[in-house]
Amino acid sequence: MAPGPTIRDVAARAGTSTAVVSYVLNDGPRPVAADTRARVLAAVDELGYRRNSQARALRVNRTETLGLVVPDMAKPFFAELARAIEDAAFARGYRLLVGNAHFDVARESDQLRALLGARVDAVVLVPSDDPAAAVELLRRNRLPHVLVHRTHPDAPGIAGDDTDAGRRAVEHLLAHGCRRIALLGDGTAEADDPVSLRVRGARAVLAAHERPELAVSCPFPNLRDDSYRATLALLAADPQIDALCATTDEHALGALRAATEVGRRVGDDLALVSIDGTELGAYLVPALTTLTAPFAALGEDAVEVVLDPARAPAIVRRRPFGLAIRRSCGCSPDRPNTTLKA
Amino acid sequence: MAPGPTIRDVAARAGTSTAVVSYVLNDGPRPVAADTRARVLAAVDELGYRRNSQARALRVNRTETLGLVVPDMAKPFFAELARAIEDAAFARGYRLLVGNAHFDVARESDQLRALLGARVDAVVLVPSDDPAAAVELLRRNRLPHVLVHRTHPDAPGIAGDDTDAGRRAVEHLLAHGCRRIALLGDGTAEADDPVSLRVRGARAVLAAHERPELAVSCPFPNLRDDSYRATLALLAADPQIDALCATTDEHALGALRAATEVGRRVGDDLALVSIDGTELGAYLVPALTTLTAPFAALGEDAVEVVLDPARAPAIVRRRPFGLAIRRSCGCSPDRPNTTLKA
DNA sequence: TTGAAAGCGATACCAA
DNA sequence: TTGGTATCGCTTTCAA
Repeated sequence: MAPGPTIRDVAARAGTSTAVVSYVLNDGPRPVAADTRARVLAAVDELGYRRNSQARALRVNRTETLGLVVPDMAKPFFAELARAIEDAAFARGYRLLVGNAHFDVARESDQLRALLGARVDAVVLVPSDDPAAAVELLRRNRLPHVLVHRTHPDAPGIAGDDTDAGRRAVEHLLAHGCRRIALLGDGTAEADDPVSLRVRGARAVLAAHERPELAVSCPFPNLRDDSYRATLALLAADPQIDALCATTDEHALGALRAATEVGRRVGDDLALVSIDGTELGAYLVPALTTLTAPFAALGEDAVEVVLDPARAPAIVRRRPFGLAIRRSCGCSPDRPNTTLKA
Repeated sequence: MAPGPTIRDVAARAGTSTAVVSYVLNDGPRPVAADTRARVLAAVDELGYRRNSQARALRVNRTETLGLVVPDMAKPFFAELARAIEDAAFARGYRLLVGNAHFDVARESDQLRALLGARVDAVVLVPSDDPAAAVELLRRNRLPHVLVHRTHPDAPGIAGDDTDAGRRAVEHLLAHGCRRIALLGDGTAEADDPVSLRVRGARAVLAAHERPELAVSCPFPNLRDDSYRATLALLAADPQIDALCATTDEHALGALRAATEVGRRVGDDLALVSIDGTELGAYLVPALTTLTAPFAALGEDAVEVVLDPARAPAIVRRRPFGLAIRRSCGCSPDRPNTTLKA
């Protein structure tokens, strides 16, 4: 790093003091005469001055930097979420320090400690698993934070309305006239992770319609493989199944592959609806009908909440999902939302 | 942010001076007696002291932070590259400030300026387009940097051996006995962007074998859509085509969709080989045969080079791609690498 | 082996 | 409206 000009150099060149330069640079806290301000600005320009953010951070005790920890930024869902968060942070002039937890809570804590060391102003955490330890760490260190996607009762959280998404996924399948719907996802009755919520929503609708349900367990993190194998087994055991509800796009990927391999034509003699809404879905064959997470809104909410701890007592917003109707459910341009072929 | 204990508090508690505490914390530059060191460490522990990295950065003029700018961190290829870079940075104790350029060079410059303001120690740039302006900006500001994936003569660069990848993709197709191979990708003869290099490699092999080639232009950034439409047109215009060489996995996605829609069975009566090697490929139907970029090595090289500007005069390493043989090329467990059905 | 103190660059109080 | 200066927390020189 070149040393670069300092505020003193600017002051000297503008024939004034560092205090005044600071006033100009920060629009306060004292007023500055128009011509003085002009000279300062000119000096800044001529010198190519850029203020030292470390020095400023030391002084004002704010870094204008946010930390983000995600389970795996290479997985489409988290990648799209991370992009939305970066967009929101950038729009507000904040920088983003990103760390990968590799779906490992120990690594997640390491990343949080690194952020603590970096003295970020706040942390956006997309938990890899149970966030209890992470929340405890953040609270103990009084570091403002918000959880995204997977939440926790002791921390402000932002998430999509997963239960509703699960509900709507099954409803869409029922509207197609599907009679035997298998659920792909590992949900427990008490847990409040996104997949469990989606499973609960889906089950509620199935129960209300007195439809048989075949829930299949697909534990993280090898979703695609697990879902692939589970679907294979499922279809072999019960040929009557005419619809699949995947609780994530990753599950859908595995299901699509399995179904195709055993000769089922997805979107034709087997309906598939997924939840997540990653960009990917639009380009699969057949294109995935999926409940789309409100990525942009989640990113904006997360950044907004975390930057204003005052208004983040324990909010958990539940933004609604969108619905991208494509081919995998049996809908088609000419035959929208009708019963599948037998 | 809680103010937290400072080095003075630690010194006071350990009954010594801040200088000694610093010596202990940094293992130097002066030696410290064993018992003094123990007292300091104990104090650090009891107080839960964490050093202020801004103050340190101000003093030593290093932030232990790297900047990373990518075209779009939600696109699988860049997401996997970013993950590899984060892994490498984390392993060396560096933090990573990540910025998205949205495939826009103006935004890319904004991001670089933000990193300049953050006074990162160095920048890893995955250029969105021609990196000339970015390189100029980085050089002018004397900020150590390395370009990844897409390189530039005036800057150190790290990339996979794209030309070789293009070559091998076509060679694999030829080994399958394919006779009419269409190339999906927008390459110009002079450009040195990855896609152009891949196209050149592919063309060289085709030329050497005196095979007709049908190169198709698919400009960024709507690769999937462009590739989809191009493939549709291509297949309609020339039914003889028995193989597709996609220059990126994104191109492959569009091609797969188009081919399937017009009734071609990829991996069966139409071979497809791609280049990139994103995780995605393994889960498509059929699974994608693809030249795999050496993500981990690229990430490590990039971080290594950028942290040691001394040994980065103008290196452009060209790491070899791997080859993931799956189904889309016509290979199969029982029928590896044989001629496709007619 | 230890410690007093200078200083990194910016902010903002207090006095002018 | 302006400017001198103490201060943020840490590193490191210099003297002891």
